[in-house]
Amino acid sequence: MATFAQNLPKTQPNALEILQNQSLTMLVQKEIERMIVGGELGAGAKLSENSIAVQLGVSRGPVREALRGLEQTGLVRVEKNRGVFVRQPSLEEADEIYELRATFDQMAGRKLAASITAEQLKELRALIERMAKAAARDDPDAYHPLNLAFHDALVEYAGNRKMLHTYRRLVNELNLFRRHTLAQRDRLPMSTREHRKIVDAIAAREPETAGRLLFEHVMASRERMHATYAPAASEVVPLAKARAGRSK
Amino acid sequence: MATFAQNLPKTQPNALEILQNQSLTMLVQKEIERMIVGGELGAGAKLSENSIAVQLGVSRGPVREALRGLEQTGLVRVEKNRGVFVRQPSLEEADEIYELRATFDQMAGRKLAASITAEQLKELRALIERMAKAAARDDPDAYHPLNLAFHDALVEYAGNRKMLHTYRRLVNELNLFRRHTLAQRDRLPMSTREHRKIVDAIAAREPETAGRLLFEHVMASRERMHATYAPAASEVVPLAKARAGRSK
DNA sequence: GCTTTGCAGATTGTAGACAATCTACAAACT
DNA sequence: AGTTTGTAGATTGTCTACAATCTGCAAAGC
Repeated sequence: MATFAQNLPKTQPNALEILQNQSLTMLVQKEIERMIVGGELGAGAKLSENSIAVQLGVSRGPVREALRGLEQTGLVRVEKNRGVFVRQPSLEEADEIYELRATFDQMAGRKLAASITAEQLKELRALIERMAKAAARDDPDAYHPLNLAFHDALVEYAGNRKMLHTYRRLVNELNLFRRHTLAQRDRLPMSTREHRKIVDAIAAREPETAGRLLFEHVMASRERMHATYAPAASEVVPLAKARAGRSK
Repeated sequence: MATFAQNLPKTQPNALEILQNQSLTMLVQKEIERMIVGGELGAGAKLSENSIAVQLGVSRGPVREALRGLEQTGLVRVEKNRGVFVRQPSLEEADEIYELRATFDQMAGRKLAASITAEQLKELRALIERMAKAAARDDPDAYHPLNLAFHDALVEYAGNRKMLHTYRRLVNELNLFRRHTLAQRDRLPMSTREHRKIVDAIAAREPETAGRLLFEHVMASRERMHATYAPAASEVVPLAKARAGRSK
């Protein structure tokens, strides 16, 4: 009786689940999130409830609920009676997130050195090779996502789902910051060698080394961020025409 | 002109700000959160939109928005067309959270050893003394909040607001678990000595020692949780009458 | 007797309407 | 001219109404 579905053709493998689990609110939230992390909505952009509702063909209710959810994830900021805006993390905030990320990566490295499988090692090394090729082509648009995928895989393989969830949320916020300070214009980190050393330490089952290398690796990209951010600082000021009595 | 408010009587010091910043949604969300962490709503309890709306004297709209916010914070779980429930973290999840907490505390200890002020040291030591007194009285109801406050202060003093925010969210979830496995019945950790050693290491400016002690301290309470959880495991089963086709 | 089916009540999901607030621009005043 | 005040339009906050779905129980079928 519990097996009837297994005989059905797989034309729409999950249409049922979609209808059962996906409410309009969740779909709207995912769609808005996609627009933000995908860059369609720049940092500081205003999210009009009506526009979004019309654009997605729903009423304002689900849109408002979705925006409240996104507020908690840190992607948007809600100002009462004024609207919802894509957040612009400050440099200080980005610093804090980098520090947290470094700690997470360190923890992931430690755990992985004790638990990684041959299969996972292979995956990581494959990612590194693809990054090396992208670097050889001097192709940041290919390199950057691979770099994100590499670190994401590290945390995923570490096997702590709560950490993975928290980590991804932080990375999302960090991408928000990168996009707002300078649109994709950063030189290739060329950290292929560092990546190789990290994976080697993991493969050698050296938790402390792997953790330390990862921590330093992330903190180094924080420094790179500082280097590229300083010159662009002037560009940020005009956007900051905040009203007087609105400090929270 | 910007100073007119300073001459008014302070009868309602912030009534203006309340009206400007607090929407019904936020108030409702805080109220529901208070009810959950305060224990008025046990783990697994269903949150009826209508009941809450009537109880707080608002309509269902703000209540739904608040619940969507709480979903993102991990305090409740939303099942489409079925309702919203207070989450019951599994033992595995509690384990994961403890591990994350330990990492956070370690990081906080490291940072504090480099940055703590005399004032902050005094605060921490005062908390320890109050805990010692509560332990002497064998008074868990006094001890537990103080213990939470001690660790919270450590993370707060570390000076990374993002970490503090993330940390508090995790602790909230953890309290949810404690409440559901066994209501407050756990022996006093009696970790006054550990706390003293931790603060001593921080005062001595020894980052690695402080970090290590804190990590071990938190992982030790994880073990304590395991010890008290196992016997209560049978008690959990009856609540887990999950429906068949609802696995996600 | 046990399972299945159908219905009534209750609850959630969504839409639309109204009230409160903000923004921008124009008119009036010093 | 510069500042202030008033007003119209647009946007957000909240409420109410209706549709879709679920839950529980009773009746029908085997």
